[in-house]
Amino acid sequence: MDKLIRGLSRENWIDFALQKLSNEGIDKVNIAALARDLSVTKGSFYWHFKNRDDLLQSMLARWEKIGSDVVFKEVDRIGGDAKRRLKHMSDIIFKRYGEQLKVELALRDWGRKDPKIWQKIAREDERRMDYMQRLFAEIYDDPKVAEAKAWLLFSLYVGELIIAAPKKEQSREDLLWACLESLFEADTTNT
Amino acid sequence: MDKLIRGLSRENWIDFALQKLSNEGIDKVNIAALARDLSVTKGSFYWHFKNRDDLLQSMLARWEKIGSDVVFKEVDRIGGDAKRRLKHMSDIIFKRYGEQLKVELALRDWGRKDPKIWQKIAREDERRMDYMQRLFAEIYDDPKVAEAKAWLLFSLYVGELIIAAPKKEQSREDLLWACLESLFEADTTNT
DNA sequence: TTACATCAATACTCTAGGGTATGGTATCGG
DNA sequence: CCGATACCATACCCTAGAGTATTGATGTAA
Repeated sequence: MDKLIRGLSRENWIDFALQKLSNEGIDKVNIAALARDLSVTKGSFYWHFKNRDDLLQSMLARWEKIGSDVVFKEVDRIGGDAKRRLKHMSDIIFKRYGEQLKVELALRDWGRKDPKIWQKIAREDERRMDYMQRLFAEIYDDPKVAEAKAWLLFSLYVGELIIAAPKKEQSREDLLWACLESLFEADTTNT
Repeated sequence: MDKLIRGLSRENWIDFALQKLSNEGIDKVNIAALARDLSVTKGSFYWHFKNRDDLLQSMLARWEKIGSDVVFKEVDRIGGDAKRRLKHMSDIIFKRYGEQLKVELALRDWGRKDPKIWQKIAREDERRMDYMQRLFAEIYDDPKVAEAKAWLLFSLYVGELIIAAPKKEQSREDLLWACLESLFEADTTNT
């Protein structure tokens, strides 16, 4: 009744492909290379997947399934007030800079050419925005301000990967810290 | 003594390639497609360029040459205090969302696999950061705070392209506005 | 042990796209 | 008018990588 363990499973392929995506980028996620690194041939791949797009879709689905809940759970577990939790969350995000975040970029790059994909990513992003906005709402009464703060924080996460400029006045960690502080020290007025 | 005008020039190719990059993405920047759309054959391309990488390098050089000065000049031309100029700058940046910004992403995607390229982009980003930081320095005495603000603003520009989440509380323009306001209403203390 | 299902190897095809080699034609200085 | 140069067409080659077809081995169920 149990799933067989001999050979590779579809899930094995997806996991490995995601891992490769985060390490070497999307162009290294090709059937031949994956098969070689898994010590099998393409014949195996096409047993488990219809085609390459099938794999990519599955990777996206896996990404959706895992989602950001692990981060949220971890943040909630530690607890504390909103400010503390947001800082803790940022800490988690930036710690895993380079592994998970490359997947994010690749997915978005993919989504930019495919509205269907973009839509799925949007749903996930919305969950993230909701979570952050909810936390900021504990600090700022105006939901519009809370949304703006959440958006800024989200942008900050993204900027780390995109902006190439070196930091001058302070180190990367210090700069992040200063940016975070900057998000907390505004008042609640708007316009 | 003048340059000939018959046929295409190297610059024509670069311009067209950049234009295509912003419209259809990097994978549409291939020799065959470019030649077809320019109503010539690959023979023409390989007259002007050594290879595809030569073209890409030239596009990057062109990007560097044009730089952000046009934006800075325009912002300085309007003038006003730092806050007003930063807002005006943001207005310019977001207005051209979708045309120029796709080039930015493609370049950075390229740079992520090539440190040499990343370095060039970093220099340009540094100029941008300097400009913004200088403006923020007119508002915040602490240079670390000014740097953080500049970084946040830069991230905000980037986030627009990367984040897929739909805006809920307010429209895109309103959200941007709120984010900007949020950057101006903090105090000057840090830590 | 028969029969089916699972997983993978082998050996192909096909296409897109980069790149080369060479020859042709228009234009310009002398 | 004549060579030289600039520009481009034509006709190729080559490789990477997606995809298919067939066969084989091994496990599981009856």
